[in-house]
Amino acid sequence: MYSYRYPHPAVTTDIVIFTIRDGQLKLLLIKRGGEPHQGRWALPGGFVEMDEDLETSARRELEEETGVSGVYLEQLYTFGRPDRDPRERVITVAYYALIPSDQVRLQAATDAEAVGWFAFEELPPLAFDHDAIVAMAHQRLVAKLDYSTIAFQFLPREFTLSELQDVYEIILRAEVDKRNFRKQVLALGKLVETKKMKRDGAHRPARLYRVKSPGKVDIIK
Amino acid sequence: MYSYRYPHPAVTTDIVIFTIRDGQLKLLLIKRGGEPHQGRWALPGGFVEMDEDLETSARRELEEETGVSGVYLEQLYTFGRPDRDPRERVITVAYYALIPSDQVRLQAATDAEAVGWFAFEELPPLAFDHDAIVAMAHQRLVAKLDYSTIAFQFLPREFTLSELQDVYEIILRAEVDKRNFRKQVLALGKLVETKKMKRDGAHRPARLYRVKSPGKVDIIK
DNA sequence: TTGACATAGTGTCCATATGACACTATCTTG
DNA sequence: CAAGATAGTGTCATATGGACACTATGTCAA
Repeated sequence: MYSYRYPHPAVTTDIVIFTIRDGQLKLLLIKRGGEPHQGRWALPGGFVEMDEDLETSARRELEEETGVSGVYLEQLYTFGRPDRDPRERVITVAYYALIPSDQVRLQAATDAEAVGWFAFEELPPLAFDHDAIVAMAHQRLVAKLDYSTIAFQFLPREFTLSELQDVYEIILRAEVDKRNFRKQVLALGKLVETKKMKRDGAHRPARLYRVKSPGKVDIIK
Repeated sequence: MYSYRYPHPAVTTDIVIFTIRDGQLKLLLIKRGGEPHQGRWALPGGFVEMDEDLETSARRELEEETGVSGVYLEQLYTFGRPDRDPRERVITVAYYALIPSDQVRLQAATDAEAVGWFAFEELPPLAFDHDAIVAMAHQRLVAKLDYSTIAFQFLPREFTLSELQDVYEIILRAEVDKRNFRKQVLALGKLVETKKMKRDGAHRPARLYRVKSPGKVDIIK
């Protein structure tokens, strides 16, 4: 038992884990095993341990569910409405993570709970206030596409310009002009040509590019 | 006494309260009465009560220290390094607030602690990790000047374009071209002319403007 | 009264960025 | 070797941003 002179809230981290697969923006959900909201889908997350940093806690949850580490992770917002969890006061520091499409492998689910990727456009009802968290994460993602190089974080080490364009079109839910897109993205000076080509079908192969400083997300414009 | 099966951190809100006075960006600090960091200056803040929302907590602290309410307040970031407070684990949800220059009146200090406005450029050493919080708040403020109408929040209900330009120059620490500035700010369509003029010295009076929807901060561009 | 002073207010031009738009190139497969 | 599929490429018109200097209108003091 841990006792305090004043009441203390519980603090958790929850993570919105995005990836792009099958031409869709997807995010990872976990089916809740216990009450409240038993059987509902929820964001992965858990209690912050007393000796770990908030980001460390988020990365731990991320790795437990997906097995990936070293991916892009950013603090999103802290949600703390007093009634957001019926059991006790729980304040959650929400993060969002972006996983390259080639690293998507689900871990054996932690507590034998169901876990799965859901298309952002077709989410099931979510537990707690997780729909608000997801909405804010998506909004942030859309905004950052415009003024940062965050889109690169969805792609493997080498990728084609068409694949990069797909990332934009999927997240923005809008078509992008191919010529203008290439002009602008190359003008950033953040990409380097490789000598390799990607061939995957009955058509002209595409040149593969690499990010000059992978992992780094720059503010542009 | 309040007891829990697992250890719980304390949760506070801290606020970076900005205003502009005497041609300088200033922020409000409070001299700490007790340990740790006794006698050091710190951001106003305090524990989140169990039945209040995070933003409510921040507004409460804000009002206790300055007497103002209804001003611009935005969640900034949550700081939670395990060692940021030597007493116990304290996670703080930081906010920042902008106070119109004509509403700057200090409240009788809560606990008879010293309280004062400091120029951002000449801050004393701060307690805890408050220097990191202040740095992030300033960074956010500078960024938002560029893509939002946040600057209006520093001004009284009616103001001149020169006063608005001053806000930009002070925060950006850079000169702004008067003609381009007026062209752009009027093109936003967020301001309306009043019929009043401000006269305050031996020179041509300046037209007073009002914000069309005060309180609202729009994303521009 | 008038001239000195201080701040308000105003327009043009050039360079750059943005956005619309259509055809050729290169590969695989039947 | 023709059909099909995706890769790759340039121009022009318009909008935007930034540099730049002078006139307007008030107060106050001589």
